[in-house]
Amino acid sequence: MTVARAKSEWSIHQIAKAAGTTSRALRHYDERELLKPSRVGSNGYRYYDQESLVRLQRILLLRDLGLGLDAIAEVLDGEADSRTALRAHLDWLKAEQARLARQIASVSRTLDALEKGEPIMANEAFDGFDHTQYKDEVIERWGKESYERSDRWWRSLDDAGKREFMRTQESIAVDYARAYQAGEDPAGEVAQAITQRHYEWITTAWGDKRPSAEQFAGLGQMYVDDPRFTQNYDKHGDGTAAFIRDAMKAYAEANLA
Amino acid sequence: MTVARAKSEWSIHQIAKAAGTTSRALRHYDERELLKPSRVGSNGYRYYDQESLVRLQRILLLRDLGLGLDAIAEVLDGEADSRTALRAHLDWLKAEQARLARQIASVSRTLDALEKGEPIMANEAFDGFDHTQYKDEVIERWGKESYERSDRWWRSLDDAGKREFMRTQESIAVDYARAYQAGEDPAGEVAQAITQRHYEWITTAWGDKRPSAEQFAGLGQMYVDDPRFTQNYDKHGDGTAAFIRDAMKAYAEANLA
DNA sequence: GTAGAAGTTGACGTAACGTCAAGGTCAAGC
DNA sequence: GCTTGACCTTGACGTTACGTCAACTTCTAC
Repeated sequence: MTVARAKSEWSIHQIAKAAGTTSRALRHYDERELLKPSRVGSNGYRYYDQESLVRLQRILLLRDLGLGLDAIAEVLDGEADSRTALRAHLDWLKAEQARLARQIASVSRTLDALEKGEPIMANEAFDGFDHTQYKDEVIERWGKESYERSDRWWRSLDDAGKREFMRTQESIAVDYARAYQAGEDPAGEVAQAITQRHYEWITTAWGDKRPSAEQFAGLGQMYVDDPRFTQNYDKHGDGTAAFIRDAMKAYAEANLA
Repeated sequence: MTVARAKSEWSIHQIAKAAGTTSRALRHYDERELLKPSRVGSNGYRYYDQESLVRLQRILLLRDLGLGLDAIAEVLDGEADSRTALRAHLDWLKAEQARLARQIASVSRTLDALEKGEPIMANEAFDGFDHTQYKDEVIERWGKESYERSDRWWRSLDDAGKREFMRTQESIAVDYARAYQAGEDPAGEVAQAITQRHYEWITTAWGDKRPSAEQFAGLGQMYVDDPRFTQNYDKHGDGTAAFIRDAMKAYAEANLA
């Protein structure tokens, strides 16, 4: 015969308050089979005991760490190792934090630009281009490995990443077109600064492989030779593609030779 | 008569691909009144023009920054200033990042403890205590201002924060009980290290106001005098409350006098 | 006996689409 | 003219963890 020192059974509101949650959450856990009442009265009332309270507190601890109810159920039911689960969760948290950091940086940049009066949202439309349409040509010119490296990089991006890449491309094209229309020398400082960004952008698209002088200059020539590229750049003004080719050639000779 | 240089109209799939999204998203934006097709065929087909594409690209830009569709609609329809909206969003992003940082820290601590073999999830239950039940007493002993400061702090916490506070309290109580049962001197190094945590914890609960020597020692005496407190600490073993009182008194004399 | 507190089971709402399902429409080849 | 496949449409459910009614029953205290 044991003596009950403390309360041995609580109603749903009582246990909820004791643990710092709500009765709705308790019913939800019941429905999800995460935490069943220790006893259900003939009137349908749920009652919880000490053991329930301990389990509830564990649930809430893991919830406060950010784990989902499925993961919590696996851990508490011994189907998953808690260390493994927490490590996986930690990776997820870090990835989320990195994503937030990128968004914070983007928003900050956008705000800075707005303060300076720069119009941040383009008035012109641009279209995404499907890199797979160049597959055979890329393989022929730079080899299968090059295509696959670039393809892997592209597919590793999420949707937002792909769109950001598209916007960067558009931004570079617009800058080139402006420089061209301002009568800048393609080998001059203004144009070459754009080409610097352009080169970094291509490097990223190549999966962090830096194009050689011939490759970069050859790519520039393609902008003029291949009508699909030419159209894409000349839509900002006829002659832009040729201007870009010249700038890229100059950049290759000056920096990549 | 104008000459259409580029395509002047796209089908839903075409514009989706050009902008880097999906037809489902386009239909969603249509339903949400965020982006209506420029034309709808008699067969119900949606068609989009240049203007639509520009608007779509703006939508996706803001989406990639993390804004919700409601906020985007307000910005694009001129109902809200974009700088104001972005600044508000930036604040939100930073708050989210801080929350993630706290979770990452907690998970890391938990993992470290697990690696060391410490059981991280208590076997015993503890109950949250409702600070408002002490309202009159607190006001009588330490003044109305003290109560309100502490109350403001408590209500500023989110649910997870409140639970974390409860867990800290429990952890301190358990540590005290262990020290007491190990025969430690309440004024000794082991107990005083716990009291140090205890003091910081109380300070936090008081809204970052550091208790004076009398206040801290007086609080310790209350642990013994008030049965609600006594019970709360002696449930870990009779005599724990008195041990804590002695430790707090020693701490007050050594560090707060 | 009756009010008020507390309990119950639905069921909808949340954010932004993904993912079928069932069924028209259109262009191209035979 | 017919078939096939690609593309289009409108529902409608699923996702995450509950919050928030609504309608109704039960317990408790006066």
